[in-house]
Amino acid sequence: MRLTTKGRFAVTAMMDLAMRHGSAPVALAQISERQKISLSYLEQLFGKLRRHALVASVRGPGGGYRLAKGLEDVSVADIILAVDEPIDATQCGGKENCKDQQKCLTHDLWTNLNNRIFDYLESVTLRNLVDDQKARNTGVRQVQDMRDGSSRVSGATASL
Amino acid sequence: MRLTTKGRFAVTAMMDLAMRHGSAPVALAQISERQKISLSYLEQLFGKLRRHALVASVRGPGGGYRLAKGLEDVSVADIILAVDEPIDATQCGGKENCKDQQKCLTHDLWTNLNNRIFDYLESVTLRNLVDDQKARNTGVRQVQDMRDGSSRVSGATASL
DNA sequence: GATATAGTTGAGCGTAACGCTCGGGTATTT
DNA sequence: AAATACCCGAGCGTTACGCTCAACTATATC
Repeated sequence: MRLTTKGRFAVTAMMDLAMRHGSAPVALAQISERQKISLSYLEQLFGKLRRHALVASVRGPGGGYRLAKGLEDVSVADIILAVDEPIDATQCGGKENCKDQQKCLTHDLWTNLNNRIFDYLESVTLRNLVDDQKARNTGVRQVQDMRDGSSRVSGATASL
Repeated sequence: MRLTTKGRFAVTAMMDLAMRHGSAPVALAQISERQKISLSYLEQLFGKLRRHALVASVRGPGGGYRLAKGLEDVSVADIILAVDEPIDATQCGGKENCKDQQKCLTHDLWTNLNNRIFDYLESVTLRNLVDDQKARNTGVRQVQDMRDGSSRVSGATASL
């Protein structure tokens, strides 16, 4: 799993879309202006999102994009995997030259950690993000994490 | 938080070190050979790890590196932050031009998600990884996640 | 002290990906 | 027909990665 601003842009744009779910299709130009993302760049990202069936397009005047699934059915992992080409992480692609324990150490270590991170990102859906955002906008402080109770919200992780 | 092979290499090398904790210092040349990482590249990585007080060096013949802290006191997040320069993720660095709700949407969204990912990576220590690895080597299947019970270990996430 | 070991540092380099622009398309609506 | 807005591919500057090379310094052993 690769974590970069590319995926962030995609998630941000999907959030923009998610908060207008049910309304008329949203034009990329609007998202571009609201989220300050280059229109041409958005077109590239949404091309990938569309090919991964995360969004559906409506052509012509009044057209735009809308979510192809429900808020609960789109996870952050889905979005990131759609726009970010995955990297193999284990230098021995498949099972090739993975004999001694040391190489398998690297192998298992990363597939395991990858799965953990992936599981986490998959557990966060657009619904979660939208709910969090709405709660924040109304000033109400809600439970942020559905899984555990850890909540170091600010402080040392400022410039993360 | 940035997730790239650079951080992976660093964690892999730290794992190699962790599994020899308590023994004599480990030379980078050994790690290079075992983990198939370029020696010069390792030198760069360990320079950063040393400056972040994650490892200590012993010079001269018989020298090498050893962990500067206990296995429980080094998290994956520590390692990645040491070698990977953090990126700010929010295009409006601090609190500048963050007036309307839309921009703060982007802002809050990512600081929040970043914190979540960071919390997770910080919760995984070298101790966890070493224990997992030992359990795997002895063929015993142990509980992998200390927090929740999710355990999709293999399958669709192969080429993550 | 000479020599070998092994950490320490800095400069640089090819490649690839990012983030983005440009210029054209094509479908749909009015 | 004209306007809207999705679609698509080529390309481009910059940056970071992953790595090499070349030196230097500190320690240990003989």
